[in-house]
Amino acid sequence: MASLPPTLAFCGEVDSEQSMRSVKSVSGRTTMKDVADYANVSISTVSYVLNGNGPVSQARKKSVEQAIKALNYIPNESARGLKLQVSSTIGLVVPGLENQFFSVLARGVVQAASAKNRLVVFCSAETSEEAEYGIARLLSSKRVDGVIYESDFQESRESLLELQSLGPVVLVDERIPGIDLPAVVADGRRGARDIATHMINLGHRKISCVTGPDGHWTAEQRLAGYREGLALGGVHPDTMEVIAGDYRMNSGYEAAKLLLLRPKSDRPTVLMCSNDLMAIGALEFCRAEGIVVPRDVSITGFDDIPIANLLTPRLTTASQPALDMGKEAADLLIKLIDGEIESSVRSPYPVDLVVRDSTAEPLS
Amino acid sequence: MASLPPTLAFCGEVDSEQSMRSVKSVSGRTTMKDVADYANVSISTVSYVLNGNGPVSQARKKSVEQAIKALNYIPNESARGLKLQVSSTIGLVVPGLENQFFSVLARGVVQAASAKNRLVVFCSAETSEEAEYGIARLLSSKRVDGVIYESDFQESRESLLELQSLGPVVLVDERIPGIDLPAVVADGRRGARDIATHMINLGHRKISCVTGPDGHWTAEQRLAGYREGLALGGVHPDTMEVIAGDYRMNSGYEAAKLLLLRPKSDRPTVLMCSNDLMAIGALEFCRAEGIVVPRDVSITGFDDIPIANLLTPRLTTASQPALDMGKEAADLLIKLIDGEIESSVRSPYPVDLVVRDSTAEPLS
DNA sequence: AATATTAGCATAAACGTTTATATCAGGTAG
DNA sequence: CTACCTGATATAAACGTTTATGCTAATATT
Repeated sequence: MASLPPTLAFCGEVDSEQSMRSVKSVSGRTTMKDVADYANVSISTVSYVLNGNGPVSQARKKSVEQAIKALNYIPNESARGLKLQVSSTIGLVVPGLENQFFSVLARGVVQAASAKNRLVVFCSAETSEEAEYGIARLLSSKRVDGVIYESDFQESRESLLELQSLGPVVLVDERIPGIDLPAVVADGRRGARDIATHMINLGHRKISCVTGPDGHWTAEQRLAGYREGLALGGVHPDTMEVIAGDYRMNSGYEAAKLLLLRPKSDRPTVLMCSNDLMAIGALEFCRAEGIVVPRDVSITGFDDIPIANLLTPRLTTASQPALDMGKEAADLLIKLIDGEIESSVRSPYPVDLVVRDSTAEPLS
Repeated sequence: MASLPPTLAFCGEVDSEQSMRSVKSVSGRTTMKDVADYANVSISTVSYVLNGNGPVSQARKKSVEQAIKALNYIPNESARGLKLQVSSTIGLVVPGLENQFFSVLARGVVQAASAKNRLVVFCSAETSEEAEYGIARLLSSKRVDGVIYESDFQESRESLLELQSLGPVVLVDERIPGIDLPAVVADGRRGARDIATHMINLGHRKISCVTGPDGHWTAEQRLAGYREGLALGGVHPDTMEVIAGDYRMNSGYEAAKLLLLRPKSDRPTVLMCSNDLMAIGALEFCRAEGIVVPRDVSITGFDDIPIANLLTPRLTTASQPALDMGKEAADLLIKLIDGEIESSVRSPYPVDLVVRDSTAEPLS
């Protein structure tokens, strides 16, 4: 009997009622029990061949594999997750997909995650508190094994540390001063410095900038970079007019309105925006007012999102490798989850100055 | 003893070792058992108050609620999912987030899903087979309760029907001829017709168009709409030159190259692209070749993605309500999952003609 | 007053995995 | 020939829920 081919043995045993019950589980989907019955082995053997651990002879292994294929068996992840206390899923929390920087980043995360058989769940966090509470729920309910977090808000270090205790969290494009949370960042300071330097080299002296949200790490980095660039070029940083923005298109528009609706002698000759979205807003204002860029004013962005190269004029900006950053964040998080590494502060990605058509020498 | 306040009774029982064991489960996270012990009730009572079914007195209910708050209890979704055979998660399968139409759609899906306490997992499907296999895995492994599917490929009706048997699938911006699968679509035919009519009214007679992928439903709808518009305007549809595109930017670029690098007399005076991305490609070609839009040629798109209104010239197009379509798709899918409705073919969303600056009367 | 009904709660059996432990051949060593 | 391994397989206990089923006491019915 034991030496019979599994299929025959199986067929020999069935009566119509039993076959109904043994072939399909209650849920209607094929289960490990079905596979075990089909292959005439125990349920544990099936598990062993699936996971490749445990001792199992070649003959059994083959017949189990056949059974899996024949019954089209796919493991139930809820059961697996319950037993193993994992979900094979990671969370991605971003302020919104509106900014192309995030969609590109998201693509990187999804790519890297699926390469390691992980799913990605999306959360858009409109407010900081919402995000924190949401992440906590996600992690506590075991729906995700860890999360990748990027926000436009300033974080309280306490809450982030608390989140950290629930499960791995990696920050993207952000860092909490004084705490070495795992983070994937780019060298925004350097990128901003290069932009400022380039402006100085073009001959600009009346320079202004629009910052990101108050207290946000990248915003501060970029501002520091602008100032550094000016200082290196022999222009005192304090002569730079600084407008507070919030990384959204409209704040760029408003900043431009504030700066450019003045008598010509008071106007800056360049407007450095801390991200591309705000630069687009500024560009829109100029278009509406008939201000010609770069003849009347130079405008720069930051991020180099895909649109930047489709505008007229094409935007001068600093390119952050969003796709790679997304991939790295996912890889890092998964390693953290798997316990392969402890924590880690990655060295910043380089940021490249991309000179296009929205900048030129000032009219003298 | 039974009348003691729960907290006291609990404190009275503990010795240091027991308290360690009873307060936290093996996994380290608070479980229903902990809550039950804390409130001095059985585990089922906790479940009853959580789900609001089952008979439980006000007093017990209150103390359970206190316990939940005090211990910061969050249900384990894997266990719940295993028992209930659900995941409270839906899948969203799109060709990629590169096209802003999809990111906006995605936002709609996420919004509607979280309003109903569902998570959204993202899959980008590069190929049709990949997508189908992926969806099957997702559904079979109980990782998602249903999926929203949009692809740039032609689907085989067999595979989609098979997927349908695994769990609810709703199609977006797509439909399988002859089968009434649940789908959320827009009236692309009408939108295209309106575009063509507008072109005719401007005086154009030498009209060409760039289609979407071969066999794709929306692509065929839009083509049919263009032809209808021409016919209504008294221009024979067969005089329209049709170039096969694939909805990606580059194919718009190539189509423009093909059509516009001819002696002036052979050139069409308008290029209707079946989506905005291809129109952007065509615009880029014109920019590279010094062809002025709309003076030398009119160009139209389809979708009205956010970028369309930031280009120079701003793109004339037909607006599809991506956000609403995403929301509706999610709502529809969730109703399907909950068994509230059987299946349903939604009436198409209206599509509005948006006239901007990329179209004008032809030079006579 | 005896019985039927019910509200309020606890018990226990599932859901589909993983894995430590038990079992049981067959072979090897003493 | 017994004792002891060892490799291959099965058994059973968990993981944290939900919910059908019992059970008990109090109330209602005859």
